[in-house]
Amino acid sequence: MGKEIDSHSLPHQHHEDGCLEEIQHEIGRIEDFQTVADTFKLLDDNTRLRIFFILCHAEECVINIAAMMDMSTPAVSHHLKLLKNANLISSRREGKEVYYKASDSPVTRNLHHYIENIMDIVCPK
Amino acid sequence: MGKEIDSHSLPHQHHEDGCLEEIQHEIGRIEDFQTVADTFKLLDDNTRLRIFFILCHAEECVINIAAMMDMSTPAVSHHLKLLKNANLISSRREGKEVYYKASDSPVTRNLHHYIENIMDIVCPK
DNA sequence: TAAACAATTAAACAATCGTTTAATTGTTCT
DNA sequence: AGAACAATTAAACGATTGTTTAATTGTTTA
Repeated sequence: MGKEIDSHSLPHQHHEDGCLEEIQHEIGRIEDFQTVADTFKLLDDNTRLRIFFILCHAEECVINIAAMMDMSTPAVSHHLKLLKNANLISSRREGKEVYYKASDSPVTRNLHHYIENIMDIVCPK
Repeated sequence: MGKEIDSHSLPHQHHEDGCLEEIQHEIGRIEDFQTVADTFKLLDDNTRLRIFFILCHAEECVINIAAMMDMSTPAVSHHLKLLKNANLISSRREGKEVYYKASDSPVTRNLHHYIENIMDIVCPK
């Protein structure tokens, strides 16, 4: 009855492993990591990343996004759907056009911040 | 001589598009966005994301990482190679073992920060 | 209601990716 | 040198993904 959770019985015990126990506990939160991984997966594509970047700064209709990206509207629409399903962007219909923009959430704010940080962009507006 | 760069001649002109010109200019930095996308791609996988997380907090050998992840060493080794090629982690041989840890760079610091922000983790140590 | 425009959906294809298994390289100890 | 351990590499398989083409849905105007 000595060790209730022998969570750190690793093949090798070297050095002072510090807070290995806590780390191993966090590593068990697989669903939470999956949430983060899913977000990264959405922006691991050059096309979607740039679309997201555009929509962080402007609200645009599909045709204009397609023109900026030099892509077909079906391709753009496909990517918009993925981004929207993950709540990274939102949409609004006005007449014939559907306007998209980045949604306002901690995730999008953090992502936007990271992208501009790494790319050394001074966010206009 | 009026418009030197008619970079914002889009199919539709609606609303006040604000800083569309600047956005379109940034969108042209495709290689820079690719760099960001490549980093996201490295962490879009649950396995690699958790390995990276471990190595943000501890320096560990392959066998221990494999044990924590409940994976085979070849699979882990494969992911470590990808992370190392992108300079997200570094390695050091000591005897039979090779120890890996997260490298110290703005990219890794920002990523680590983002992950813990989103996961609402109280970073151990 | 018919035509024109905007956007989405669906099927199909090539390309990429993560894991497994097996073989190989590198290091230490006897 | 040989045995044992740690790590990497390579080939192969199944699964996922991004784009294209074509057809369809939704909206407005003539």
